[in-house]
Amino acid sequence: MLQTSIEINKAAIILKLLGDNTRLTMMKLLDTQACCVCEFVEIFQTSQPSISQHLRKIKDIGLVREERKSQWVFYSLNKSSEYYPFIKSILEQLPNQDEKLKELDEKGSRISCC
Amino acid sequence: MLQTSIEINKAAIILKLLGDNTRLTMMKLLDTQACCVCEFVEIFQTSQPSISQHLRKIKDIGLVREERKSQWVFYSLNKSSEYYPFIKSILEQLPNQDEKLKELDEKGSRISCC
DNA sequence: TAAGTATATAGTTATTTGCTTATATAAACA
DNA sequence: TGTTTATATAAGCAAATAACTATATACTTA
Repeated sequence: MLQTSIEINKAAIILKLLGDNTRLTMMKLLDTQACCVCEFVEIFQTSQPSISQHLRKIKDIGLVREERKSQWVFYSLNKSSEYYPFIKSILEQLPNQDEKLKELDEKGSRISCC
Repeated sequence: MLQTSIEINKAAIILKLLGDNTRLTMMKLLDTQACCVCEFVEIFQTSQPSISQHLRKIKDIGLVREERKSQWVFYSLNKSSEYYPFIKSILEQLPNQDEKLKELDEKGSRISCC
């Protein structure tokens, strides 16, 4: 079967974006479910602007999309992106990160915002 | 079939290394055949130290290995690396870069060193 | 052994990156 | 409308990156 290939310099740009622990973990989490900014802030124990900046980078090249739901902004994988198959094939090989969300559930932090 | 997964922070390190146009193209070329430093210098039209430094980075985490053949050092993909399946699955999705080597052949530059 | 060729390493520098703090914007609600 | 909550943006800074030049090392060959 013919595999669609991605231009090599585009691939490099995407791999560089994925080549960051925070962004890669975000993408893996989003592969399972949409998340809002405040959840990421909890999970990564970092500042809210830092999270927003990471999200902006992956949004700018279309890997994720945002959807505002009242005061919260939810991010999800953009499955219509031309790069989605490429991304997906990488994420598939990573271990599930959902225990990070479970911890939030247990702490009650998740319910607080989402 | 159970897919072996790669630790997420290790994956991030590898993706960052691949997230550079020069290194990614190198890896794709090496996926086809071993290359020596001087070929890369020709192909990328950059300085020899720059090429050596890129090669060192991907060698340091074991993605490639080097083999000296008289005065030349040939690099090849390290198929024994624990990360090789991950790498391979990414490289498979990239367009073949061998025309870059063909150009060298045509210019005669390839024969000059290898 | 001296000279030439191929590669590696060291040191320097400009650019990029990711974080921080401060501030702006948007929505919810009293 | 004023306050609170969630998020985005701007500005500043330290660390990482990738290039360069100069130099060291390794091998070949005259």
